[in-house]
Amino acid sequence: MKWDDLADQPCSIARSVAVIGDRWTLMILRDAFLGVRRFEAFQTRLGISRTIITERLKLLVDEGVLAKVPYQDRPVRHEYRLTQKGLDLYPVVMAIVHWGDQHYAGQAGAPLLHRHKACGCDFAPVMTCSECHAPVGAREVETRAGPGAA
Amino acid sequence: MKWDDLADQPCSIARSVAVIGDRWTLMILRDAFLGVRRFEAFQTRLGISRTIITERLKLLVDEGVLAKVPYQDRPVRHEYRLTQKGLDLYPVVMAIVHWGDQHYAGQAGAPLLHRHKACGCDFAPVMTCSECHAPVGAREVETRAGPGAA
DNA sequence: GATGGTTCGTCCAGAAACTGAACTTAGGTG
DNA sequence: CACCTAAGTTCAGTTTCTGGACGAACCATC
Repeated sequence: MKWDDLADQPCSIARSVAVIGDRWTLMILRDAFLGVRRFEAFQTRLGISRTIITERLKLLVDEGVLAKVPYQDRPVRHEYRLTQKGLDLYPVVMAIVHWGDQHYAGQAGAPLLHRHKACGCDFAPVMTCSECHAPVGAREVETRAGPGAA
Repeated sequence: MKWDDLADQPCSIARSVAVIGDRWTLMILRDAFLGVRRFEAFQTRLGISRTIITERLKLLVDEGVLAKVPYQDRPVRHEYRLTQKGLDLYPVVMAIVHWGDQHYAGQAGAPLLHRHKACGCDFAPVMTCSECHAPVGAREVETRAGPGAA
């Protein structure tokens, strides 16, 4: 299997991973959620090749995760903003952050804190069931083929 | 920045991405959550180079995400099982699945359904606040530096 | 005891991806 | 005019990934 074949698999993970499943794309998304919007800012913060920034931003724009919008004319300059589809990735990003906090935070603690504006508390993301609203763990779920299976 | 430098960043995303942020690693984890345990099974299901399977499984074992346990002697054969640290990745995997279901499922619907044993319903994962238990969206969160910041 | 099968790898040459550094474009500043 | 910014593009050299062959250790069958 090649990278490009992933998008054609009858699997939501494969199709998502085809878009976001690469080191730099995930780092770009992290920065996007932290408010970074400009090419130069992504490049400076990540310290990676401009080629890769160009390529990954283009992929994310093509997939509708980011939108490229001009913020000035003469010369025209663009910034990259998360679309709704991009914002929908927030649970993915937070789940990754939380796993890192759990298993890779030093004794100093988490590098970032997240405050839920509605209740005012620093929080951790908890995955719950959309039907009964209880927290869900890996062993409490049965997986089976759905209507979109091969 | 090089790939190996990611693990040293004061950022839980970077540290997690250093372990799981690569296409094939995420696909291996998907299969692991679906019950796949053996080298040959991973290789056959993914159809990728055996070299990569070897390398990724080794990384995941070194990181404590998978455990390599013998299931027979003469000849000794191992299988790869999710550890607790690996099971802790379930919210990450489910968040990715859900995003794929939302944005890449065809008209046929989701390729896989997930039933919550406790309530018996097929469900979607919902990210909620650990403190007030309400669902949380990207715009309802303020992020700031924590104790483990650089 | 020779042949073939299973499982879990290793090795290698060629292809693809990534890197750093220089260059381009289109304008703005002093 | 010389220098600066933002957003890329181009390119040679390096690293990583790929498919396919090969190896090791055992089992089954004839």
